[in-house]
Amino acid sequence: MPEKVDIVEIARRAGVSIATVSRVINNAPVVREETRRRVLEVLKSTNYRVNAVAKHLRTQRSYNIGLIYTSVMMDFFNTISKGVEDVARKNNYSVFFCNSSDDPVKEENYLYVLFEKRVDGIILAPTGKNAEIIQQIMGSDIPVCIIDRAVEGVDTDIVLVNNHAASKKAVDHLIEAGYRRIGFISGPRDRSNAQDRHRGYVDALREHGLAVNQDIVRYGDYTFESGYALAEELLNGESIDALYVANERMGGGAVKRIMERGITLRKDLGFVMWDNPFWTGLIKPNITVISQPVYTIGTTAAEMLFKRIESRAEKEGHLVDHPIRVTLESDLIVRDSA
Amino acid sequence: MPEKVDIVEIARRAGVSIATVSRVINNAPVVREETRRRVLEVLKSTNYRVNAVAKHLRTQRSYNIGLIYTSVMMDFFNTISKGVEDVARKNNYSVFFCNSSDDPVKEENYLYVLFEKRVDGIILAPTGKNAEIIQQIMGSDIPVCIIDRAVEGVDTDIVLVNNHAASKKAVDHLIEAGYRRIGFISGPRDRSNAQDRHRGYVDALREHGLAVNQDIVRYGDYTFESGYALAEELLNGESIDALYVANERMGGGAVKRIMERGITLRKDLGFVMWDNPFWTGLIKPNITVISQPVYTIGTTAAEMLFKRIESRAEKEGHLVDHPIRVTLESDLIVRDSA
DNA sequence: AATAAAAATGTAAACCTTTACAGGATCAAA
DNA sequence: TTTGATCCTGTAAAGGTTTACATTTTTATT
Repeated sequence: MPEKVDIVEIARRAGVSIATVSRVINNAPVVREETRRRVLEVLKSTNYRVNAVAKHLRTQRSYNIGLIYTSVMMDFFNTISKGVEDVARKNNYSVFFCNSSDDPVKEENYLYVLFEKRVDGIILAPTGKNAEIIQQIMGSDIPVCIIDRAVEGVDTDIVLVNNHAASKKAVDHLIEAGYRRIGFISGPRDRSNAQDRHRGYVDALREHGLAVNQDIVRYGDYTFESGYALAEELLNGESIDALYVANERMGGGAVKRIMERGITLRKDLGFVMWDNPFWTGLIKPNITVISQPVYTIGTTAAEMLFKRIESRAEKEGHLVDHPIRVTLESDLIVRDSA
Repeated sequence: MPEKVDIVEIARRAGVSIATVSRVINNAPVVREETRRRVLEVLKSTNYRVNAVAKHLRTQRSYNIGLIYTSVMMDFFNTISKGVEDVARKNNYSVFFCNSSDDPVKEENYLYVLFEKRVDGIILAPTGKNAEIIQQIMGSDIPVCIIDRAVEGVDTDIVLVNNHAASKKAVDHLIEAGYRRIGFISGPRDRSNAQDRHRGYVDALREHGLAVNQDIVRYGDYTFESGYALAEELLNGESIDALYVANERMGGGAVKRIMERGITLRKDLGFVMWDNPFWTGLIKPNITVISQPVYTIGTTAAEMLFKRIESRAEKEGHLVDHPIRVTLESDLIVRDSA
């Protein structure tokens, strides 16, 4: 019953050659109106759908891209992927979603899989560890666009966020609001974006003539649990009068612990965190945050990628252009917690 | 520089035929140790990676599946897709993520795209409108597994949640806690899961001898905005002493409005909502929710799908088995809002 | 009606694999 | 030394398209 129809079956039924069928499918202009009609009829009646795999093999274009991200920061990447998918769809592309869980081995694995599937391009939120493979892939003419954080040794299109400036702004704000002993829950030491945010923290303090005290900074791993645990540590240690947290998950953990201890935000403890998850506008007091243009990161990366793909398709001086680095602005949204 | 190596190039360099190369790649046991070594060496040195597209065309197996979902309920589906991806990865599969935005046209579109790309299977959170196409796809021997809500006219594997029972349980709980005028923000009228939850609400009231009052039920579209607006309506109308909301987004909107109006949950207004997003455990009071086994929905669906794919691959009596319907349990998590 | 030009169609190769089948070595036994 | 049997390896077809090029048909021109 599931009669497989391919292009030769269509040709047979319409009494033409497969070349002609292919031409009407891709509506090449040369074919006679009468013939076109006949073929179209058969196509309709058989519910024919092109085999994209064969087409891909022949044309060397898959209309697929890959997106590798790390699920540690779910909300963040979910919004990014929405952005990516929206512009992919506009370009008639499908996207493979690959969750590296921030694990370099998984990342490597996915990079190879995507290469084997001969995607037309890759958007990558890198762990930072697979420079050679990335280069190798770019070497076989598959464009790669990196997001969120740089990877040493790879020079390609990248979209980042002004981590340093926004971070400094946030801490400036805390200081100007009168807080002096500002605890900091930072991201992992080896992450470029975490480093930038850390520098922002330090520079703000310095600029206001405040000492930076390593006893009140902690390094988490961007998870809820680490936020919870490190907030506890900080709250137990030398008294801090404000807390600044480098991402949403850790922010959630910290807030949880703070509330459990009956601490009132702003009054007892100034509070600012990165990212702008839904709940920060829901709890009392509403939380002051640094909001990243998440959706835009996704669309921007995708658009850059498709530009590369197109220019490659047109075979015009591809590879000659310099990589483009886009830095998007993150905003401090001042609410009630500081 | 990006020297393309294919199987014939490998064969040439190793001084063997392409068949032999293919054999060592897929480690067929027949090839002599000495030959295998020689070929492996060349493979290593050239960084050869199989062209999965050609392979797919030849073997008729893509190692790709598609997941179509609706982004209206982001957190919900993001967790599901995590589940799907995790088991896909275990089976060496990649997954196309397709966001239908709950739009039947987009859904149709994606169904066709996935079919054209000849995925080995599809997991679908349906809009409910494309029965014929789904059947057509199943007719061409591509297994489809449906999640979250049924679609009329399609009989295939499906994983659902006990919407009716869990809904009833939640309303039972409100009644037993002493609330009598329980407002309800329902999902869309034409959605099977929304209907089931609605029936649960009605049945709970009936069973306790309470009248169901249409004036205090509203039908939203699962978005934050509709939750916000409908909560406002309900709060302005005849006084309700509790509110029951059918999903997380609308729940968020409702809570937002409730807090803005300075209403205290539990004391002034009992509150229960579906889903268990992060923030419900963060705000004061913690919110009583019905938690769906979201991750498990994803893994279950994927496992069912792969079972179908495998049995199809083995060509043994496929299609004969009856569709399987799995119903997962949702739990009422009693916290402080009711 | 013949011819040239233009338009439409067809043939076959190519994209890169896997695999059925055939063929060539090697080895043991007679 | 021949004969099978066993083990490896190679040849070629197939999977479903697109497309360069060749060929046929149509149209225009005289």
